[in-house]
Amino acid sequence: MVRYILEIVKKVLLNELEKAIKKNFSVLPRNIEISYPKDRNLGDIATSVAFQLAYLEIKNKKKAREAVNKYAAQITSELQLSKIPYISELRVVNGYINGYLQYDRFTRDVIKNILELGESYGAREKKGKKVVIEHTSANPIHPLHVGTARNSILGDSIARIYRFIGYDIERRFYVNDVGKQVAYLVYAYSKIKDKVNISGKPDHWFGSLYSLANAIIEVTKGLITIESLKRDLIQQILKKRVKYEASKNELEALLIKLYKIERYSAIDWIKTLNSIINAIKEEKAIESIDKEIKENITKLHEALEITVKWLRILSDLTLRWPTLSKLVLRELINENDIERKISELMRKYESGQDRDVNNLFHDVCRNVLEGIKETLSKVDIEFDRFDWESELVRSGIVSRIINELSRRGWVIEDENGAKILNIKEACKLEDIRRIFDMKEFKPDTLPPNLVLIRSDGTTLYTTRDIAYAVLKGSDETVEKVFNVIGKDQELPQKQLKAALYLAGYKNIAKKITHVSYELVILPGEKLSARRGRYVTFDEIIDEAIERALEEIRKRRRDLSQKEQEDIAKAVGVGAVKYALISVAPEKIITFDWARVINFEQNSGPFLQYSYARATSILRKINYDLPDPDQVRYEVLKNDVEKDLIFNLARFPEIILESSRKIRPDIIADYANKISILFNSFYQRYPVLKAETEDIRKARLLLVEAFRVILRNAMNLLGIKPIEKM
RNA sequence: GGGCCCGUAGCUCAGCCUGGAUAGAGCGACGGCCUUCGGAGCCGUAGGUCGCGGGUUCAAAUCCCGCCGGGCCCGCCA
Repeated sequence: MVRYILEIVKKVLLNELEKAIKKNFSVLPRNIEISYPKDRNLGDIATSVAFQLAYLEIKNKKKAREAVNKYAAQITSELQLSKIPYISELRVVNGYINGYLQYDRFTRDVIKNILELGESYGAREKKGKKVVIEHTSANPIHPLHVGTARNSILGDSIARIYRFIGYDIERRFYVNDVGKQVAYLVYAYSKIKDKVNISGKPDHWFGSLYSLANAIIEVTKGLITIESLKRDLIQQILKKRVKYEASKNELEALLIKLYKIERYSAIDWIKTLNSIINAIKEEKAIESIDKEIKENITKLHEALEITVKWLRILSDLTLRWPTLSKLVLRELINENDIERKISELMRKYESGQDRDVNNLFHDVCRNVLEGIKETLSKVDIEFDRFDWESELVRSGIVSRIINELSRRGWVIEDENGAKILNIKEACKLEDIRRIFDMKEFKPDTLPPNLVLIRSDGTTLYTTRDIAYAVLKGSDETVEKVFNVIGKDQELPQKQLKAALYLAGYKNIAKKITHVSYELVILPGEKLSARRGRYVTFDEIIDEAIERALEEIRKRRRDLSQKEQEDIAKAVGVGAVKYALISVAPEKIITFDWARVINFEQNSGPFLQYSYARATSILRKINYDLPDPDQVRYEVLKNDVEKDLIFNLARFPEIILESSRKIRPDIIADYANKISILFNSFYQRYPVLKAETEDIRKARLLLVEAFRVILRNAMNLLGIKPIEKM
């Protein structure tokens, strides 16, 4: 077991405190707190145990308060300083017991420890256990955007952290090639593929096609609904012979107009539909109108509004991609029965029987996936495997689990033949309630049931994900499975866990953690690939690199073009990664360019800059460092130096905290903090031209120790340490 | 209607899990620092009823309850 110095200090101090208290007092406070005072003058390490003890021992509060100092002193006098390593003095202040580090020895051992262990400083021993991290898993129908980017960066960093603390890791990308959304795209592509070439980056091209297809299909669906509602309404109006002749006629006239809509012009659609909406609004205001008619008018009104919304989106998209949209509109707009055809397509692909359909789906998804991989490689994010959903379905695991659930009586069938997991009933079990954070069975607040199989026999995303969970977690060496998925999918993730329990995979369910993060939103509206409303990850990376390049050109004319570009790449990517990872996952990020291309303090480039500065000192001496055994560490006695050393010593516990909480932002925050300290040190104290040779040697080693720690921290964040910038 | 999350300085956020000393950063504002190793930097000033109200406690930004404001989810989409 690797032990780090600060951890030893804390552990021994805790033991000694307990011993001292047991010896003198009848009670032992639980959870004795060891903290680090904010003010260095108050000491390096502290405990408030005397407060706890006094109030436990003395009933009278006032007397207890008065006794705190006495208790603290009593405990302190009982502690044997010689037994606590690195602590040179204990003082009682305001009831606290404050310990002062013996900085010469502490510094020596910390620095030697860091230099010796190097890149494994802060790491833990191999556990021989595996952690599976599923992240990104973006639908293979559009490019990665700023939202999925947060997922990728977070997931990748978590993988790095868990590898660092001794786990074998397996990073998995779930390729969602089954499902309605993919079918939409494939359907659209099948209609136009002979008439067009894929141009540009394939994920971008297909992403555009997907948004267009989706909008057209939504509009078509809306129009069909409107048609039928309209027919009903006209009949009703005629049958009831409403007395408001004028308005009736006006309404009819408007409704009839629908038949005459110029089908290729979105603008006309919007105009006409808007005028109908307005007319209907007026109709609604007429009180004496028949109730049934009123209801139908309301329905029509809603359908119209939704359709108009999609039309607006479609018209926006048309402006963005005029050529492609012309083609797609022509091919798709006259199709009827689209829903049925898409359903058919899905069914065929799930079964895997139809070769042409298989090829079509594969063709589309592989293309998009290539684009996604290219984006990810720009930011150094890799996967160990890509799991195709279609293969999962065809492997039979999905149906096996459903059979298992049925056999155990958890599946009910509705009137249309859909198969539904009876979660409400299952909530009578305590295990299931625990998943949904329910203390007791309350019939009115039960979580919703989960449809496992559609009435047409196809599966749903969550159903397939249940099977995937079994695949990820069944290996005995797998200790944890992290699903890095947005907060908006909290419910399906819980349902999935419940399904695993109910199907008899309790042990797998226990391994699964939903690593939840909040979404990235654009100022104004939520990102949506379906609506074509997104900023692509590629755009962001390219822009950030561009900006970094401008900065470098201003500052480093001495470097070659190639060097400048390499640095710009690292800096731009570092800026983007830091921006998306430095915020706690449960916080919504509002996308804004200033955040992403921040090169000042509290940014990726600031870490890189600090690293480069430290490196440039050592470069000047050809990295020829003094022998750590021949250095007098006690000369590092300035506050900033001590602060830096102390914080470097904290690195291992920071890593543990970050991994326990699954929060890389803690490491980002830490890296920023030690960089601030280093820059402060750098500004104030010369290293190469230090006052004496002893100081010079000691500072050189401090700089190197800082580099090791910062490099380790940056590697965990996936931000490249660079030696020049 | 039910469930989850967020609310801390003008803005963006740490700190809350595990209660403890004058609540911390960055950006922005204002004022300084280039004859010393890289100014993407450093030093300083101003700026806070920790959303509101109760409760628990010697002690509450932190724990509990209620409310207010914002977001998300409750689909035979993913």
